[in-house]
Amino acid sequence: MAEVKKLDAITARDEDFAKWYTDVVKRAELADYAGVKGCMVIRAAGYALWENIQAELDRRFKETGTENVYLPLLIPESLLQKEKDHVEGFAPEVAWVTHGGNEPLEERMCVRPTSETLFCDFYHNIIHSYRDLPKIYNQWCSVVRWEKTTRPFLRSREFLWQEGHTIHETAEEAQERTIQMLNVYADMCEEFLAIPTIKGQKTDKEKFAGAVSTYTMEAMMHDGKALQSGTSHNFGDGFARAYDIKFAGRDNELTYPHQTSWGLSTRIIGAVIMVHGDDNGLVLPPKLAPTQVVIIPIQQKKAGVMEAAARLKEELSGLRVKVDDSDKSPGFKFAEQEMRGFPLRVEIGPRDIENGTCVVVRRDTGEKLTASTADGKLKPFIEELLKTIHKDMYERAKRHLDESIYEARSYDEFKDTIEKKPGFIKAMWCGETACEEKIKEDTTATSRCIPFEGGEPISDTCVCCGKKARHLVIWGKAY
RNA sequence: CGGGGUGUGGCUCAGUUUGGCUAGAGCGCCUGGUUUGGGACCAGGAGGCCGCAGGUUCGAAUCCUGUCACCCCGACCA
Repeated sequence: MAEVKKLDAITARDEDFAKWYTDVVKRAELADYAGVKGCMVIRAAGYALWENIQAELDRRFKETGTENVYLPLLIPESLLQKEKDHVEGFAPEVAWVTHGGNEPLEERMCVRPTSETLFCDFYHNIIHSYRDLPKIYNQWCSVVRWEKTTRPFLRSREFLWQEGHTIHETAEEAQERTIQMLNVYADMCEEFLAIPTIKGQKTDKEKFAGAVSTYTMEAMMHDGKALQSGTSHNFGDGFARAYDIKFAGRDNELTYPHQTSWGLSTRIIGAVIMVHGDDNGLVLPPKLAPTQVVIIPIQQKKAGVMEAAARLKEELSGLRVKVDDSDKSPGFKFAEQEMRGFPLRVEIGPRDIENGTCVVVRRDTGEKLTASTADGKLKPFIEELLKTIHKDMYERAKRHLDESIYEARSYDEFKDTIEKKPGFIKAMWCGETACEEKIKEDTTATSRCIPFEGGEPISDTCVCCGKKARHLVIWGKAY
C-alpha cells in the first residue's frame, strides 16, 4: 500500500496543539466564527453532538427526578446584587442591557451569566412549606459571559449549557444531591463520551462565587492540560438568606432551605475533540457520533455497487449509518470522513461483492478488517465493534490520564515536573490560599481539586510552604 | 485588558518596501467526458470594488489616521 498522505490543511497535533484544535473545529465543520467577537456559529455537525449530549444527559437527569423549566434571559440589577460573593464573582463579565427601544431603562438588566438569582426569586415565590420541597429543576439555555480571551467551545461569550437548580429541606439532602449530580456527569463522560475524569472538591479559591462547596470533574486533554468539564455546587442556605427564601418546617418553625446548582456546557465538545482527536482530525466516541458508520462505495458506477451499499445500509438499520455517494474519489472520501470522526468506515466494491464481504475500518486505530456480508452477520459484527471502540477509546484516554499524573514532595520537584512533563501533579497542601497563589504565580498551575479517590497523603508537609499538610491536591495547567 | 503578529476569490498565498494599464497563482467550486480499493485526469467556465471607514494623490491593495476581526504570549474565567 502506498504511504498514507497526510492532510496539509490540518496542523500536526504535537506541533501546535492550539492550532490543531482550531483546524479540527473548522475542517470538521463543528463551528465557525461569527460577526461578534467570542460568539460562534455552531454548525450542523457540531450541534448534532450537542443534541446527542443533551438527550443523554436529559434522560439521566430525569431518572433522578429532575424537571425542566425555563427562566428569563434578563436579570434586573437589583436582583443580581443581593448575594455579595456571587455578584462580585460575576460582575466583571456580565453584559448589560440599558435601553428598551430608544428609551433608557429605569433599571439596567444583565444578560444572565448563570441563573442562581432568578431561581432564588422564583423559589421565594413558590416555597412556603416543607411540603413544597424539594424542587429539582433544570433549564437548558444559553448564557453570556463577556470573556476577554475566547476559543470555540472552550470559552465563548455566549454558550449553551444546562443549569440544574435544586432546593431542599435539609443540608444533608442538598449535599447528597450535589454529589449525585456530579456522579451523573462523570458517568455520562465515561459511558457516553469515553472520557475519564477525576472527581473532587474545589479549594476555596477555586470554588463558585457564593457556594459553600464546589465539586468538579477534571478531564485531561491530550496536551496534558486540564479542562473543568462539569461542576456541582452546594450553596448551603446562603442564597436562601440573601433572597429571603423561608419555609415552615415540620416543627412549624420558619427555616432556610438548602440549595444546589450544577452545570455542564458545550465546552464538553472541546473535551471530546482534545481527548480523542488525532492528526487526521476528529475521533468521535461511537455512542456520541451522529453518524456511526459511513459506507463508501468503490467504483460506484459499476453495476450493483450502489445497490450493495444500499443493502448494507438497510442491513444496519437501527444504527446511525450513511452512504457517501458523492462522486469524489474513494481516497478523498476516506480522508474527509476521517476528518469528521465517524467511528467506522465500510468499503464496498466489486471485489467485495464477489467475495460476499466488505472492508471495515476503525477510525480510532485505522485497523482494517474484513467482514462477511452474508445474511444477518454484519450487524452484530458492527455492533460489537462499536462497543470495542468505545472501550478502547476510554482505556486509551484513561491510560494517558494515569500515566500523566506525577507526584511532587518538594517545591523544586514540583516546579521541575510542571515545567518538563505535561500532565497533573499530586502534591500536599496546607490549606492556605497564599500557597495556591504562589504556585500559580511561579508555575501557572492551579489547584484542580482535592480528589475523592487516590487522595492518600504522600507526605506530611505542604509542597509549597512546608507547613503541616491538610490535603492532597491535584494540580495542573488548565484551559 | 497589556505585548507581538496577520487581514488580498471558499482555502493557502504572491504583489505593498519604491503608488501607475483590466489584481495574479495553486488548490477548491461549476459544466462535460474519462475515472474510482488512501486526497484522480482532460477540456471549458464562474468567482475578488484587496477587512471596514476616512484621508493624501491626477491615480491607492500599496502611503497616512482611525476602527474591526482573527492568531500567539500573558492577566481573568465553564
